[in-house]
Amino acid sequence: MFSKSCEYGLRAVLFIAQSSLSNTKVSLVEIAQEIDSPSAFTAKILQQLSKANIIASTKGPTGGFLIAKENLKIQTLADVVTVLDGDKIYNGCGLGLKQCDDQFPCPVHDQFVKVRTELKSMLKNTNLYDLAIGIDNGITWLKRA
Amino acid sequence: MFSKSCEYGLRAVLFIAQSSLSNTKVSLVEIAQEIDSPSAFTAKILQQLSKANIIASTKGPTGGFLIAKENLKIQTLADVVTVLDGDKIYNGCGLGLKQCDDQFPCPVHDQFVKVRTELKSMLKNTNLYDLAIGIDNGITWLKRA
DNA sequence: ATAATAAAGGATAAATTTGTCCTTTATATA
DNA sequence: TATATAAAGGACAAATTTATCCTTTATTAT
Repeated sequence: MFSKSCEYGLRAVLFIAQSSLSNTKVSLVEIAQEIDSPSAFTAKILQQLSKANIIASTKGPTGGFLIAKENLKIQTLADVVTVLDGDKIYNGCGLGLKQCDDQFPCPVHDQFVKVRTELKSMLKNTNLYDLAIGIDNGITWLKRA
Repeated sequence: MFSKSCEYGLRAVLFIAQSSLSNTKVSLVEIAQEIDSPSAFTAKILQQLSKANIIASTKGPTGGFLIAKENLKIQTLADVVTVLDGDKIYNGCGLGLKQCDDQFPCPVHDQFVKVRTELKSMLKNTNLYDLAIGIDNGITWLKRA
């Protein structure tokens, strides 16, 4: 469904989000450990997310990654996915046709539009705050207990 | 969403399905041309589909690919996808966690289960016959007009 | 039987994605 | 101001996916 980069990115963002609930920055090393991802590769992903202002980063001692509280409820899964995987998953044709729209639909166009619309709205309606709360409450998990 | 192999495979199967409506075999060359795919690569994919009995192939002059009429209404998109991309898209965790189930759900587990269940049922309920008819009637397209 | 045709299969190459290593830049604190 | 810390960034390597080429096998028709 998503690329590996995107999966790592989503996990990292959620971990940062959880930590941000208590205004605590987390370092790359902590993140990679906590979400079980290769750290150097994760660093690249965090750079992208930082440039896209999904997360904030600060260098030096006491530095790390954080998501501003006021953004936690605003940012959604869709924002993260768009940065890391683009919009192909929303708009691309399920069969990979370059030209596929309502006027010249591919054989599975209608079916895919329906499913993808639902995926899109799910991602757009799921904000980081709610997910972070779920982790914090021990209802959901980023890593096996 | 799907791998390139799977996209080509789906397109190829639909083209073969359309041709099979009139019991006409099609060759690799025709297929690759009609669905705009690299032919040698498409050949590999057709081999997989043939081994999985999604399509039938015959060698030699007058040979080619065909889907038995009685199978057109039985075979679904899900059958093709499963052969080429496996079941990760149905069962894999959206965040790529190895362990993610109802007992230890990832933060987006519920949301993903819902979307993927819909995707799964869509793929399972969409048979090759209906799609082939759509192409044949000029309602849908595998290639721009 | 022979030649021609078309899929099957093996080996290999290109492209992309995933992953690592090392240096540079920014910043806090002693 | 010097040192230590942590992210940013560049160069490169491994792995996977996508793609090509060439030979072999099966089958039809001459």
